[in-house]
Amino acid sequence: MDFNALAKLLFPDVDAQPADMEAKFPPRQLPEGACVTRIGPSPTGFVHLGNLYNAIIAERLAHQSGGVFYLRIEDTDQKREVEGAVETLINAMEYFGVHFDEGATAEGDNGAYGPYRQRQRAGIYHVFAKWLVEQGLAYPCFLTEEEIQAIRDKQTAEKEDPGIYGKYAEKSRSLTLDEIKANIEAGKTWVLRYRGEMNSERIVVEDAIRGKIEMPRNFADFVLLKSDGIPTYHFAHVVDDHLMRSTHVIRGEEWISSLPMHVELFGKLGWEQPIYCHTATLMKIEQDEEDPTKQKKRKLSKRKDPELALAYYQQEGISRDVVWEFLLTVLNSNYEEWRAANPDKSYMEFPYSIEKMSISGALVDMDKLRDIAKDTIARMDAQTVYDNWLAWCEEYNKDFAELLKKYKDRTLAALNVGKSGKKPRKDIETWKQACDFMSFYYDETFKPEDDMNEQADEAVQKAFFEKYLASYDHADDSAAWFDKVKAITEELGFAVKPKDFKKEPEKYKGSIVHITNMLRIALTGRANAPDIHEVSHVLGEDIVRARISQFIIHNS
RNA sequence: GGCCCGUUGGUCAAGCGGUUAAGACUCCGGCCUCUCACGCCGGCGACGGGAGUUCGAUUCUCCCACGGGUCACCA
Repeated sequence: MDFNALAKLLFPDVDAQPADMEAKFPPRQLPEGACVTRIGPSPTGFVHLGNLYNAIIAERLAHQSGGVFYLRIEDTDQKREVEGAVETLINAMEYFGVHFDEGATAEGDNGAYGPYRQRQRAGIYHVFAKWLVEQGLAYPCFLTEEEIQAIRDKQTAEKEDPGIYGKYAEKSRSLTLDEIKANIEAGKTWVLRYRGEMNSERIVVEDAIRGKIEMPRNFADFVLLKSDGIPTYHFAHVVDDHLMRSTHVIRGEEWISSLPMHVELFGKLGWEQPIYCHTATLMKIEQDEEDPTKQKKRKLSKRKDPELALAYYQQEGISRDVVWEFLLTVLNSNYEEWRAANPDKSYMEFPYSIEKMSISGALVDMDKLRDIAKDTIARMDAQTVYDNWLAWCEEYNKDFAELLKKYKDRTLAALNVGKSGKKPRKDIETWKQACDFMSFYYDETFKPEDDMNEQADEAVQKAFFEKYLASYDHADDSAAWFDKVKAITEELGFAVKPKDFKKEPEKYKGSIVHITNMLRIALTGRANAPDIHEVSHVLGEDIVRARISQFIIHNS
């Protein structure tokens, strides 16, 4: 077989040589130790937590080392592509604060190693495909789906390894140049297959996360180019990560099993392999359907687990910083320790390392996430909370966004309630929940939620509020204010010290807890709320008096 | 089924031949307290099983079990 003639027949329009590509995409001029990383999502419209997980690793590795982090769109499968998916992806990454140095953007490509969308790189892959044909390392295969299925059935029946290799590849491999030409002229479609060698060798890959991975060397004639001329993931990965000069390939562990194909291609093309980092799959706990008392781990599924979609975090208003903090604690076992030692630093300052990565599948624990959320938001200053919260409201709760803008000063003051001192309040978990929690600060959203009659009867309510209003001085400090409350409590026959009431409940009509709860319900609509004195000062004297007066009228 | 990867409390996770086997979340007590949220103190709770190697295995080796991944012209 004249391989050069075959190459010319298969790729009549390809003139460039591999060397031309090397010259066009030269090695990057970067400082020693700089990492070049990327994420390569396929535009299916669904952005996964796992996408972010890998993106964060790649981003940290690159930016911590003074390297480059880029976005490549792996759109080689037209069938799965969804309209607008690239924009969705870029928006999600933007929301979560993942910034690319180069690659695909909403406006087009940015960077010298593009195009960054694989379908637009067809010509580049063909240069190497042609070269492989010339070397006798690749050949066209005209097997139909039915023929392949028949081979697979036979292999399954005989317990052989499935695939096109060895004797099963003979039919296609032995085609003469004339036969191939005739097939093409007859309009038959073909795929380009790698010519695998039957062997019993083993390969060893040093994975940066897992250490040595040993596997059988590839022997199969796997597909390089699909019948539409677009490469498979395997071929595209090797060509792209070489030409884009990636130093590290961060991807999910589901790729480990295709490592032999990648190693084979890097070897035959004479290229240095990138450092592979295969990350653990995110898991989820679930009840066993057969035995409800048992629980089992399983892969997060997009149909059953809303928290797998990045969109879920956006809709719930889980702050970008919270998601980073959470993922970083899952990603690096020493992150929590570092965070405790450096409460004021940004997570960007954390020295991330691959060695500290978890190797087994982590469960997404929403309890843990909530805890981290409270801590993270409690660390932010009021202005930052306001800005982030408002930005979320602009997107997901327009009415509330208007309120926040209208009452900016009051909101800022409200966000500072309980912030002083060593034990800051930790009330806010998500922006969505914040809208609910903070609703009592605005007349537009204020509504009674708890029943005051559980605290005392109506006569007491009326008596208390009248006395309270009469003695109320907005200028009182916290101690003076509370002294007055205590005085009224005593006058009404309630215990000033809750413990006294607990010991001898028959001696009192109730305790100061009932009194303050009434006040809290009058002011905030609920029995559980932050410090009354502080809240009163955020609301302002007019609203305080109005909300209490309304209660007296209501009860008279 | 073949080939891979993995297995420390409910979850996350330190450990890297000798430890009373850290810590975080959850849960349960208690304290603080005008409620809640915090905070503090305490408690429950783990090395999948079996052989080796060794004076000694959570740690090293092998086997098994279990979980996961993958075996496409999908990524």
